[in-house]
Amino acid sequence: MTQQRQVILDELRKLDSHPTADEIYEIVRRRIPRISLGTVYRNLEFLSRCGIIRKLELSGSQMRFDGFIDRHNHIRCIRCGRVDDLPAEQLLTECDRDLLKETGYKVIERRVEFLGVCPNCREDEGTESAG
Amino acid sequence: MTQQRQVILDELRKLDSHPTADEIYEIVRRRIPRISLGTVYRNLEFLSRCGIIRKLELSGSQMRFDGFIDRHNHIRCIRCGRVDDLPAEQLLTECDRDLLKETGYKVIERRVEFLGVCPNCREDEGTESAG
DNA sequence: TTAATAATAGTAATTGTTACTATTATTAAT
DNA sequence: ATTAATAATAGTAACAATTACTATTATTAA
Repeated sequence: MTQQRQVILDELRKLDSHPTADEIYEIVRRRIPRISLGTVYRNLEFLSRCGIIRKLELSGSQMRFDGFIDRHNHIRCIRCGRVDDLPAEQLLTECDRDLLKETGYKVIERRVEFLGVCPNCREDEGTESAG
Repeated sequence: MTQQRQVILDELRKLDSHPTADEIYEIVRRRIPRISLGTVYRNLEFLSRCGIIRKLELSGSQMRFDGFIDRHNHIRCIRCGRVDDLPAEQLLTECDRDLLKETGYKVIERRVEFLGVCPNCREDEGTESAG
């Protein structure tokens, strides 16, 4: 745990927003002015690989990071791009009006993406090794 | 409808995959060798704004395009990045085994993102105009 | 057929991210 | 403390996907 890594983690954990790498960079720079953007990226990657933070690979062109690793869903503003938390149990069955009351968000769309291993790749896995 | 636009649409509709812009570019180039990548991007944007095709802004660094605009969900292979369709009704309540049977995909994760307008932006909307 | 408009090809610029490299910090053994 | 080995850093350059720019070409309307 270098000073840089610790400060990045500290600052991320202070936020309940879900900052992008450059937002974290700007915040951390107030404490470590000479830190480089590459260091921020490298440590965010490192911390998320360790399971200490979460990397949010949602839609949108930028990655976002979450200091809290408990499982919950997210809601993104289609105007400003801001991402907020939803309680974990807030799923597709809840109606928009409830969400509006609880989060202040007017829900426009719900996006679901499943991730898995496709038939081809599963075959490859079988061939290569027991991986 | 220019020739370029028509060919892009034709080729996209031939596919049940969800190609990226550069994949479409490579395919269309076989029919219009001098087409430029910018034209492909511009027309994909145009066609999706018209509601003729769908732009899939899922996770991952590249946009993908879908020639079929009926609402359905998608499943992405975490190894090769390929994106396939899921029947519209294939939702979070279905169990992994069913999905495996129907799609051949081994499901690893389900990602849900809500999109909406955040409280701040809703205030702004009120102030600006009736937009 | 000529002017006005729109779309194109090709290139350059932008943006988010990753890779590279010389330097600096950290650690472990003496 | 001193040294050698390792790891992380700052700063810069490279990269990839996308968008913007511009001169040229196609299309349309009169």
